[in-house]
Amino acid sequence: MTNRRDAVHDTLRRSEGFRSAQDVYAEMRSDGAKIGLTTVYRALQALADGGKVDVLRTDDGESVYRACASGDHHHHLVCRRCGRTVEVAGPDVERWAEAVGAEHGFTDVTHTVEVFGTCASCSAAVRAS
Amino acid sequence: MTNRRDAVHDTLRRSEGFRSAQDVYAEMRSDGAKIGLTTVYRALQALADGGKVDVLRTDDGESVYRACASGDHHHHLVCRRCGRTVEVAGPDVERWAEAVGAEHGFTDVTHTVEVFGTCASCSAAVRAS
DNA sequence: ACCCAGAATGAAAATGGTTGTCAAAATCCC
DNA sequence: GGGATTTTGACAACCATTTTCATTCTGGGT
Ligand SMILES: [Zn+2]
Ligand SMILES: [Zn+2]
Ligand SMILES: [Zn+2]
Ligand SMILES: [Zn+2]
Repeated sequence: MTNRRDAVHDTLRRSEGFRSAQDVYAEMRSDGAKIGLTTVYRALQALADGGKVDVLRTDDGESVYRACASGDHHHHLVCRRCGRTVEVAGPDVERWAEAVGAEHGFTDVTHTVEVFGTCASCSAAVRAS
Repeated sequence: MTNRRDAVHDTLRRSEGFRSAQDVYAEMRSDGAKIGLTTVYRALQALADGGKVDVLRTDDGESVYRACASGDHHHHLVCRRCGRTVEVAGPDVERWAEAVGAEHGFTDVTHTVEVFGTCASCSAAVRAS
């Protein structure tokens, strides 16, 4: 049997956008997988720690995960209706963040940058409703 | 007696960095204020909804609030050790976020941008330890 | 194959920030 | 003053996440 962590990773890869631990758990169970919620949490944490998946927090405090195609540093453009996600690079933003930190004497500068919006197909769906 | 909401707002204004609801509650109580935790939560929510204070989520999922000097759209450079916060503007970042959204057909584009680091005095403190 | 130590697993209980409930208290309005 | 309305806050409920801990793997070593 394939390693649990790999199974979780695979489920994530099969998804389009960011998914919560409970989401992943529910999907795996409905696919017939025999796995516990705790293990899903642990696998996602490990994957995130190892940089294999990206994490972000929704407005209501849930952690959501995504297996991004790019292994390099990047950010996300996320549809706030359907979750569809586009990976985007922003060299200017990287430089800006560094500069802002340095300008005020800060070291070990990191940043979080996420862009949200309504994707084209969701806009269309709303208009049609 | 001053309005509860104003009391909460004042307490926040007296603070340097971002503070959690429980923080604010504890501080007000130790200052002798007669107020309930629920009310502090409600006041902070109302202030945030009205754009009077800024909110962000810590890594461990706590919502933290700050009464910023600037009423205009801005971002934060936060010391991850002492919480000291600098308000920063980033016109380039604003334009970049808009452009990225538009480029992929997204509408109603918003963004979250936060910069973290270790401030000069905390760096000094660490070095001295 | 057998044994055992250490790692992985997961069901159930605990945690903890946040929100809901609802009765009491303050405030408004006539 | 008196009734309607809003605000308050003690307490209980929520719910994602973490911790516990007993059980189940796993991978040598013999
Ligand atoms: Zn969409
Ligand atoms: Zn970046
Ligand atoms: Zn500092
Ligand atoms: Zn901005």
